Amino acid sequence: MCPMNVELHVKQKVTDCVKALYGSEDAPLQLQKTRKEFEGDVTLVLFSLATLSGKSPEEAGAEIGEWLVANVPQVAAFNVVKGFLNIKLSNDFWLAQLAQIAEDESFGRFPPSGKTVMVEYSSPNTNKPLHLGHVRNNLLGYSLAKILEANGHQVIKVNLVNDRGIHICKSMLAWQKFANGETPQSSGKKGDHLVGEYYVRFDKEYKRQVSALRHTGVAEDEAKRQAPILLEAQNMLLLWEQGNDDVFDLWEEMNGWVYEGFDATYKKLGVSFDKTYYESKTYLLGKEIVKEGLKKGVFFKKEDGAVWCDLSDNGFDQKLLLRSDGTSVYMTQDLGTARQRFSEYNFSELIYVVGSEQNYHFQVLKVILKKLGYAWCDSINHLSYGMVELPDGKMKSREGTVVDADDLIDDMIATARETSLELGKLTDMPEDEQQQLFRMVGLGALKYFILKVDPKKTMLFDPKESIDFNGNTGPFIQYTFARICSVLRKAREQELAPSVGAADLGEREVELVKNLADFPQVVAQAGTEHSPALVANYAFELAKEFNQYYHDIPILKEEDVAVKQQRLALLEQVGKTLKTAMELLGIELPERM
RNA sequence: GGCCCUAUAGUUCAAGGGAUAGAACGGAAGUUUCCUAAACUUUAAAUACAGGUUCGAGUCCUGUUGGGGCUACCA
Repeated sequence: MCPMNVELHVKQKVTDCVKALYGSEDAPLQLQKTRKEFEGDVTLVLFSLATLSGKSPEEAGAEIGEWLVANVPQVAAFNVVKGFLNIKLSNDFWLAQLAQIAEDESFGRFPPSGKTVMVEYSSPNTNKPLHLGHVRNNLLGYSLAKILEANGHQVIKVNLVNDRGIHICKSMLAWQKFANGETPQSSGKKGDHLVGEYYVRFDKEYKRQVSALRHTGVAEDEAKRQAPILLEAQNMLLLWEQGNDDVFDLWEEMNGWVYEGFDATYKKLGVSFDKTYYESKTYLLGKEIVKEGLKKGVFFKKEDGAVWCDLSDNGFDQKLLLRSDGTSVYMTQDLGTARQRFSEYNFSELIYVVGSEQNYHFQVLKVILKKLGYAWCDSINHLSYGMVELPDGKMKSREGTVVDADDLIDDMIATARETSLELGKLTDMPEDEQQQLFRMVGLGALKYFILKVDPKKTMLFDPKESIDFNGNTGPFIQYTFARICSVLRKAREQELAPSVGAADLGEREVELVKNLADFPQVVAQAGTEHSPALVANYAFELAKEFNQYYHDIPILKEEDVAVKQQRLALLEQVGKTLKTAMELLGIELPERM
């Protein structure tokens, strides 16, 4: 029997039982983990079975329980409370589970599924540095890829760089006007930060001009459209699409600065990609698709020359695909990028990790692709995650009210250093190892903080309250792991090897094995639901359970050698499982801290 | 205005239609001659409001109210 699904195993037995007792082949069975306050491991909910058997839930429960004890060797006992049959499995059963987990080198990872999935994440704009919102995106995307791999899928991680468009022109224009030739070299600033400053600078100037126009009596809407600097930016985009050399050179230079900055941030975060797409290289294909769509009559041209798609049959409005000046928009290039990917790779699912504010965009993207007749549009999925809010609302790059990714990472590492040094356990650790540890712990705290939240939900980040290192946190799990390593190190020094099977499992040990046995299901569920949070919460539960065990039960001081070795084996398996779980979140675990 | 998402302790998060709604932080009170106290133990504290479906609702449906997002020739 496979160690991975206790509930399924019991369910099979109950099915046999219901068949034997009531002659029903496919009664709907509801099984769940037994709540802590009751005696038992797996619980059968009896209400529907009561209807089926024509007996009261209590009677049916007793009957089934007796049958199971008599016919299934792994069932040790049962009790019925109200409408619930609590089934207790034998210690031998749990011991066998532990043995199988220990044997399984890749516990929690599934064999190859034959399925290939592409995950797009990060998708930055090259006009500003990464902020906390991007951090959530990057961590989710990277973790999702890891989780899908653990589910046996082949995963292609891709990035799509929004390297062209009006917003890029804005920072370019502001740089031309206000920078006096400032470069990362001349100023010592990180490239993406430098460019971001000019994006903010553009907005400042734009607002100034709009307000000046309004003072001359121009209406607000009109002023927003007519501000000279905006017109200049629009013209610059046009020149870019026409291949103007000066604009192109500036664009390449400034984007180069940004890429260098991004690479540094990605490296610090520990995320990576198998392939990077650039919108500057796919938008022409998008324009091509728009042309084809026009020919097919899927799209139409308005009097001013702009191209639209009418989606009123699908419950949406009209969608712009090409501006009246012929330049392309976000949707245009996304059409091109999607088609290119499906023509380049053979995958069965494409997951876009993109914020929920773009739900509409992705619905429309799929509908348009469908209208164009691309059958693969159905394999597009949007992992829509909630925004990260600050106490006073949304972050806005334009207004500079953002939590910068680099600053945040540096702060976390600094806090980790401070905390560690205060505790003073590292006096004999070499300096470079200490640096690694501070980085691990700081990033562990940040990553866990973000990934433990259900991706769909908006989350709040208060910069004034630094991210915790105690309680339900990454460092808590890291600390648990370090303790396990410490005990195992000492065991090795005493030449004690972990070993399963020579002793009975105590009650506390069974609890831990139960937790361990849940892990594969958690990985599977995290894969289908695209939710790293499930893995994070699982790891916390396991670590918490372990810490309680560790506090109460002596391990190295146990006198019975067989028991001691078995406890060591259990420790080892908890450590192994924590390590795998954290790997799926992109969090490293230190062997001491 | 229309469409979508959301509402759980003081705060940040959990809870596959099932039992007495779990944690963490913060608050209060404890534990270190003992394998790492970044730990452990005890304690107070919550399902926005009103209906409905169900044997059973934080969970599903309707309405109300609050919060957020989208509805751009921004991405």
